[in-house]
Amino acid sequence: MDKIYDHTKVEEKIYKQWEEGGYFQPEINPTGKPYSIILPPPNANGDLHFGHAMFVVEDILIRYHRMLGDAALWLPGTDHAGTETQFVFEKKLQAEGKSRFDYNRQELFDMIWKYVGENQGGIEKQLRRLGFSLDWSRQKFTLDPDIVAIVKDTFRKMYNDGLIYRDYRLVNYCTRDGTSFSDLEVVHEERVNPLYYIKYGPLTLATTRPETKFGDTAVAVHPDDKRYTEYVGKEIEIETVLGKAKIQVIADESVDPTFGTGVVKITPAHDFADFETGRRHHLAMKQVIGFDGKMNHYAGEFEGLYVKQARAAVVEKMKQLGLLVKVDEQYVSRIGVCYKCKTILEPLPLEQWYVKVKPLIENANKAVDEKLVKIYPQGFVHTLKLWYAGLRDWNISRQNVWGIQIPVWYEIAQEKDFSVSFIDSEKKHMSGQLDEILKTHSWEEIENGLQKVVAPITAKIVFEDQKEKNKKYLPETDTFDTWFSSGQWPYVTLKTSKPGDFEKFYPTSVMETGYDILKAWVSRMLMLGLYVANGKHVTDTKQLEKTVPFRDVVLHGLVNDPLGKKMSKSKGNVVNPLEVADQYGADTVRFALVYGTGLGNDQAMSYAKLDAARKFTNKLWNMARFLEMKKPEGMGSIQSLSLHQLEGFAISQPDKDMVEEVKRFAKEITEYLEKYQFNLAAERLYEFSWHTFADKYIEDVKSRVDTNSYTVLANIYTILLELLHPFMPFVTEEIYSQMGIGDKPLIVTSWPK
RNA sequence: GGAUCUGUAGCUCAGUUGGUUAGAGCGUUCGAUUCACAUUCGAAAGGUCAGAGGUUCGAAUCCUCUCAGGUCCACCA
Repeated sequence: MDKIYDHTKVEEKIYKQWEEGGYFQPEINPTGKPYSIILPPPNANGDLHFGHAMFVVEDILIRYHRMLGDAALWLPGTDHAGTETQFVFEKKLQAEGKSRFDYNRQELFDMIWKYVGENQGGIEKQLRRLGFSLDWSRQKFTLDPDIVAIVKDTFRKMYNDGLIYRDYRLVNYCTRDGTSFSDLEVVHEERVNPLYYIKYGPLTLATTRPETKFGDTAVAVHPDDKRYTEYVGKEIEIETVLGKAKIQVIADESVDPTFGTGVVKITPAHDFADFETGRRHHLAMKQVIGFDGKMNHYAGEFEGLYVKQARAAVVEKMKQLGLLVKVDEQYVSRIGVCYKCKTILEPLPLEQWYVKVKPLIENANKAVDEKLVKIYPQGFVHTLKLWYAGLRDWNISRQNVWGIQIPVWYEIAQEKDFSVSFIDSEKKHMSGQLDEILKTHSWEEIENGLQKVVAPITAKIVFEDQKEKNKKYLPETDTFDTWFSSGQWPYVTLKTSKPGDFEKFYPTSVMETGYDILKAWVSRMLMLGLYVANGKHVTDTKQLEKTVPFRDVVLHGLVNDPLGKKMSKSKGNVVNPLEVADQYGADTVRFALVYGTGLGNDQAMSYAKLDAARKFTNKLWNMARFLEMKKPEGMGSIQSLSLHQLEGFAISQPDKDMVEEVKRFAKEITEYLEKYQFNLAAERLYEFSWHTFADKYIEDVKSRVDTNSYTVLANIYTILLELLHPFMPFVTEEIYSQMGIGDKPLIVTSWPK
């Protein structure tokens, strides 16, 4: 054996042996009981980061269960990451002087498909590099045709069950990326937003958004506010930047009489609170800002200005007209911005698809309350339930092409109600009302170059196979929120991987992921998973227990930079786990990540910990070298004995004691793993191997080696290798093979009991 | 504003049903060794477990409050 353990000579070779041996497939233990984990699918277009490296926890569980003799399946896959990937691709287009408006849907989709394809395999290579024993023969992608078909089918079932509906509501809309976002995707930032006090006839009100005044359909005060009682229910005459107008005054509980003047302008089309108020009072919606972020015809002379420009111009005009009472220039408020491009999100009214969350949440809560699904660490149960409690219906429409198209068609009853944008035969980007467009362009031209269809909320909705020959239809051009498809991940992967997988491995045993996506992802899997697996909404507890997507949820923490700051590309403090693995070895990285951090807690990436883990790897290696050296003459290969068999060889008292101690130790490690206390397992393994086995026991046996004591010594070491294998698979396997222990690779030996 | 997590040796962190002298890695100091160990071994110093109060025979661990930091959520114009 080499004097020093050199991971560069070992890891690739060993991984290949494992894979070629078929050890990553559950079929290796054909009669074992099923144990399954679905890998949280990384972005197919992305790179491995430390968050993914934490999936080592899953590998530990899978390797442990494989050694227990279970049919252990760890299924890999990747996610198309709709918004994210399209954003990256559009940036690339931009760099080439192009934009997505230069292409029709199909062209754009194909280009992104090709682009992702070129980067494909990157993630896979990286996951292999860390020694993850994933069953690559079952790898899935969220845009695999069979998966897409199921996701679309789920939509149809839910629509027919009344769990999905279309509504005209405000969305968080990024006018730069041209798409809406779910509440969860909105980033709130504090910004200085001057508060303008504006004269509205006899009243004065305060607003941060004077440019939306063209869309005001009421003015509201608190019902108990005596100052304004005389106006409530009446129409007042006001002077505006566009001349005289009339507006009604309403009373609504939501108005805070202590803020500003206690008077609020109600702009239902451009403010979430006003939208709700508007619905309560049946106010008209007047959209004055377009999806391009510019003022429309309602803004009169301000038409065509961007929101920011319009605000300045309107304020200026109000000054001239003496309508501006005062300005609080220092007013700070929190506003929603696009999480990718940081553009201020406009609340805009749009027809969108919504999931009715209430019935789904009831089941998800039941699953958690009745422990059909257990969450570790337990504290996150509370987080999840609180989130469910406040959840509003889920907007699943995204105006991206990179995704799964919502599979509905709109019947064209009145062409004037529809608007379309498309690339015409001269490669020009066109958009407008359908009836106008049809005067200059043919139907085929529109269909072929289609980019986006906006259908009225009243449009008749059909599925592909329900279309009638003599009618005209246009498809929904929106795609699903990525979480709508990944929310069905355990179901769709097992349904499409290999025949019988679903029946055998669903519900999955463990869902392990970072706590940061508990709400975005785990919550959605619970909501959708129960529905999808039943094909309908069920409430029977017994049935729910059989159809939960996973039994246990295990949540790991984040890996921050060495200074404890969150790693991010913009901060430039990202450390690539593969570079660290190149330098230290995969085993070392794995051990360092697990050691010394409790489940669910964040950790700072620590070079000190890596150094310690590397020394430990080397220590293990040297124990093996010592054993090789001290091997009594004429002894054959080391047989792998069970703890029970070993008792027969322990004759001297110290040997007997040691065998007893190892028995307890193995049990201890097993218990830690069963309770997902990986850090404690790693710490005990380290402590015992080094300070009990090496420092004390080896030192003791040194002076009295004979065939018997050597057999005990070597077998205890073997047991250590077995217990350590899930944590440090490469070095333990290499030692096992070099020492010629046993007749099969370590990865498929039995867990010490 | 709501919720949640964290605050333990110089640094990074373990310590999961409350129980004897509170642990590890790195760092520091002293000694040994180069006989498996780009070393390793032995030993040492170093903590009023953020602070205050409470429950208990007993609290780093449970409760209350305070302080500090992080994260998530939230329609105050």
